[in-house]
Amino acid sequence: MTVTDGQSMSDAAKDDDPMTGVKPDHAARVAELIDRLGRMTRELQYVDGLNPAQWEALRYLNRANRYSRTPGGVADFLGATKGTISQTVSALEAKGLIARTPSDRDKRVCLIDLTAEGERMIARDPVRCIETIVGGMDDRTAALMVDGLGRLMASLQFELGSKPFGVCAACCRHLAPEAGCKKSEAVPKCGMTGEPLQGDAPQRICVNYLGDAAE
Amino acid sequence: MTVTDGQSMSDAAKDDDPMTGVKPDHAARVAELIDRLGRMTRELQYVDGLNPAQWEALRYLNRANRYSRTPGGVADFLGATKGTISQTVSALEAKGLIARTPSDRDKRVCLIDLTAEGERMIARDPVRCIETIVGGMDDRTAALMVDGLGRLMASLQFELGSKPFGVCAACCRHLAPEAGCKKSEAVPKCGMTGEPLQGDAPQRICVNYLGDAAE
DNA sequence: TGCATAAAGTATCGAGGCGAAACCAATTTG
DNA sequence: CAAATTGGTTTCGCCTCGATACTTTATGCA
Repeated sequence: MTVTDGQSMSDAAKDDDPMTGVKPDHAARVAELIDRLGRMTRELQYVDGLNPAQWEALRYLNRANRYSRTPGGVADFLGATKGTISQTVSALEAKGLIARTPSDRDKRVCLIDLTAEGERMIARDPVRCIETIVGGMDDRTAALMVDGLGRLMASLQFELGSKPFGVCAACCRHLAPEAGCKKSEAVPKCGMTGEPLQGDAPQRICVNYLGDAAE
Repeated sequence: MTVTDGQSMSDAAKDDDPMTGVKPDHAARVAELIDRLGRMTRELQYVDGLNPAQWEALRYLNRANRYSRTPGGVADFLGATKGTISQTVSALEAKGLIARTPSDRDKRVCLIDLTAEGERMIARDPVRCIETIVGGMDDRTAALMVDGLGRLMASLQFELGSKPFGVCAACCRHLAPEAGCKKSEAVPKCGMTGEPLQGDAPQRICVNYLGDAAE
């Protein structure tokens, strides 16, 4: 990386700007950075014939648990309409990255799985470069960023009135059933049908990966 | 805020997930969070009849210095094409938020200023809600976030091959002329014409606000 | 000086994303 | 069993944005 950060506050201890001698407004800068990073991340994802929405859907489908891998789940998670997601999903299917199979439990829903091709695509996820960059930072900074960004997102989700974590909040309850489940026990999502999650489900469960807030 | 964050790591000291007992991958989570926050921030900005691009342009125009407030400056900063920006700027002008005045120095360029209406609009900037949320965090976390996100952005900009800071890198040099200026002294941008920045220019100068990396 | 080239902006076109609304099928509820 | 709900899809149209072509002004080179 050749971009040497002339006057960055790498040690994060300084709290006044060497340029102006003025104490910077962290909050404003975070807002600015989030905004710009979002734009760049977006741009980053016009790769391999996919668009950002498709990448995001693919990522979600890759790590959501079995009962969350439906068009509706994607829609909830991405905060988009079902119609829009239907197109996104169709696009991914047309590219051979996912496969739709109708559920036998509820004939309205269709379960989605990544194909081998899809797995291969995920391995080339462009946002992975963010991972590597962050991976190069010290662990403490990374941890604090996770914490701060996570809280920021929870607040924003509330602000926007979107479901805290889409279908994943339900997933969370499954893992901790003693927390109580408001819906009837026949809720088809998230393994709350009583059917125990088998295989890697507990690991790949969406709630842990996608956030840690439970409504 | 009603979203109580069940098992968030608010103290940022825990480094293993209470759910799985597994040490989480901070880097992956940051990537995920950036991605999702970007999407939410985007959505947040469909307000007051503006779209995200228009808000971003308006924000830039609000804080860029005099010589950076041109369509080209916006294009560089936002990483969009001139054609696209021309439309964005036209839209903002049609809404009465900005005013274009041809430069007398170079008849090709047009200087842009926010109108009173534009200032009023900026005061209602929807991303300000991010500011307030972050403002509620402890200063140390906020500072570390600024640091981490700033470095992340610098790296990403390099990755994407975009100008480190658009026209603002030049601004930076103006503020620290001893750092050397590669271009001829007649560069019309950023006050490097030799004409001293007057008034609030040093404060509102873009480089400090928009980043701290100098190529 | 004069011509070629570059640069700033604008206008036009077209592709594509996305929400809205209508719709279908299956399920749940009274 | 009818009515209302829910998961998904389709169609339509708006709007964003990049590509391209074009105009005007600057600059560079002989």
